Amino acid sequence: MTESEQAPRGRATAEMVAARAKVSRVAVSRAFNPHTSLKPEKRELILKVAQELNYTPDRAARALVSGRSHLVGVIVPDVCSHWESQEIDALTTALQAEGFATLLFKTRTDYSMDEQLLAYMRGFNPDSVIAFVENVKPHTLARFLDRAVPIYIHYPQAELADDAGDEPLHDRLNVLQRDGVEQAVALLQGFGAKRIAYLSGAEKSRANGARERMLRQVMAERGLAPPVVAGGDFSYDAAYQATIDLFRVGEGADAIFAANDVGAFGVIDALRHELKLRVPEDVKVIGFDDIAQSHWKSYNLTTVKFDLDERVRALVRLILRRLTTPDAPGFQETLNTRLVVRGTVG
Amino acid sequence: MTESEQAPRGRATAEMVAARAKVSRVAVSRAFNPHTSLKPEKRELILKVAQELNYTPDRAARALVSGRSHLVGVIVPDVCSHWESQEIDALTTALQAEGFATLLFKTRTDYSMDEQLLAYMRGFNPDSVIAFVENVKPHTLARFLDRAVPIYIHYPQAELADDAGDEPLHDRLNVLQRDGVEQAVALLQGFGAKRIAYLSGAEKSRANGARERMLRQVMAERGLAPPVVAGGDFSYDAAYQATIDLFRVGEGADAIFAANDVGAFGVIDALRHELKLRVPEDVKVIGFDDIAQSHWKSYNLTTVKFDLDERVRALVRLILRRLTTPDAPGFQETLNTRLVVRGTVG
DNA sequence: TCATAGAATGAACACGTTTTCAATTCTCGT
DNA sequence: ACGAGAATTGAAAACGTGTTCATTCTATGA
Repeated sequence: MTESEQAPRGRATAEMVAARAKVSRVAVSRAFNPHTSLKPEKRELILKVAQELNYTPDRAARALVSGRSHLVGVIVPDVCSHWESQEIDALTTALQAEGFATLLFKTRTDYSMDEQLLAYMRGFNPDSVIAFVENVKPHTLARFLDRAVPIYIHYPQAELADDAGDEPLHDRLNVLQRDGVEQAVALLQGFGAKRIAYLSGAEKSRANGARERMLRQVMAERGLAPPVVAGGDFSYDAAYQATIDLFRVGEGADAIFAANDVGAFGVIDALRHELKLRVPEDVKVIGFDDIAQSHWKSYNLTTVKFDLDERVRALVRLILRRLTTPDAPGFQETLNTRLVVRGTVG
Repeated sequence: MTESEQAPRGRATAEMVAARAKVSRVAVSRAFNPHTSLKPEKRELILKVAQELNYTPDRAARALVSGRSHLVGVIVPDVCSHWESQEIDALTTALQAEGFATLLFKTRTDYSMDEQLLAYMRGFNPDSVIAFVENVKPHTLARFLDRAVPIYIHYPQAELADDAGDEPLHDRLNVLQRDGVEQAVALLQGFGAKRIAYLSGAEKSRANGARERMLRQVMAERGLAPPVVAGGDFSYDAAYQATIDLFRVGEGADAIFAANDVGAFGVIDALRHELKLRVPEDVKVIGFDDIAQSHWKSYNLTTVKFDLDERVRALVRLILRRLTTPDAPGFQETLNTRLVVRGTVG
């Protein structure tokens, strides 16, 4: 009966394609799923008809029965923060290539836990969740997201070469910061820096905590006095003000290690434009991330680099492996850092 | 039978909540939908039990029957481009408050049409689509997205005060650039600029075309010679190189109007660090967007501003109105621009 | 007390797909 | 030509929800 009323309104459905191609509705479903048995010429015909009718399987219906939404939730406190936006960009590209889509959610900028958001997000049924919400224990996340598998971004305390933390309970990405920080401190020490300050990121961020901890450790090993800490929150403006305070109220420094590149930009601008100090002659500056802006001539920042592509590839690997083998024990990937030398130390 | 096997694995379902609260499954559905008739104390009980079981209605199932996915597709060529990332950030926040989620897709950076992506996106059933893909006619978009309603970002040719383009066929956001450009050219002219160059954005971008067109028009009206055009693509690096070419190969300029702020940063850095020219003394620079970075001290850019919050509010209004009244004729919102004066003209 | 309207309730259906399972057809070696 | 195993096929069940509709309950007024 639906033969004549060739509905031009609304989506085409598998039933319509089946009717037009004179096959069963099930055959249409199979045509769109590889690894199912269907005579090749039949599949070809169906796909042709589908294209004519502008048909694509409805992912909501598909998700309902298969339990796979092909959505990956990404929680970010601040999309326009440079590192985050670059990671979202690369991640979206990679996920798209694998047939997934990025579902974006914003949480509080202070990096605190946001239960309400997790419950909200759960309703959308993501297959996996990458939590930039940093101070959340993975099992808390798992409790809130029952079906979706969270990926935990882990900063090992002791960064031994083979620090697997053996048998992690959850999938995680280990970020090792020692190499980059060691190279950075060595460079500063080589240029005679004595009083090194740390310009922190958001207090509750685990990344920030790990960076400060590693800096202290490396400086102690090299016989340097502990760093003075100036309180930032990963933003340009906070870094700008904190730097001014460090020199006007505090005792200053001859080198500043910032928790992220954007913060380093604030430090540099405060030094040059407000305090009339020269970078790197009077004060040396090192950042963290190596975002795209760091090579811009006005900053030309020496910084500790994550390889973004490598990081994204690792995340995608974790997601795919978990979906392929849902009951496997925790997977983990490890990411290293290294120093990129530019013009703010010298 | 499912009473005893209190499945701790997988999502809680409405059936489980109903069983535990000794009510029917329909009552659970009603408890989560306002405007349905249900005894208050019963609703309260159900919501309490639901919270205990960590239950949220499955949006895939809900979408299947109601035809509303509560997903808004956003197509971007480049997430980490500053303007885009700030818009995505604000939009996600606003949509989240209205019960929607942002579905992110990346397309080609040259702003060309991407049919494959549209078909891919359609599978996810977005309720609405905001197309940053700029050279796509709205009816083409509509054909590919049957159910989702696209929002067209429109740059009216003649920017009369009431240029509604009366009765648009599709929902659209009109962006008026005349006011900002007029103020910018007036400022440049006031400082005696004679040879104004335009550093373009991506060739296929409609925003870029509209900006160049408006600049030509305003300059002609004020008796200025047409601008020299330097070819960029909205990126820092392209702007940097194009500026060098403009002075080394071409005839230079005493003022440069960039198609976007990031491009203006490239212009400024090329002028200062490569060409050893002073900004604003030797060459004046104006940008477009007023992104957060524009007030950073190293650039301190004079620029034509969109009000981002206003823009996002307008977009959300368009989305909500269309979903409330699906068969209404095309809605439209209008957005104006104005100049923000900082330190790169003077 | 009774009639009546309105609120509250639950059974059944619908949404568009994948998956299961049994039935049918095909392929190939003897 | 025949049988066995593999490939192909379609009917029916399932996924978790919102909606319709007929029924039951409650409160109000005469």
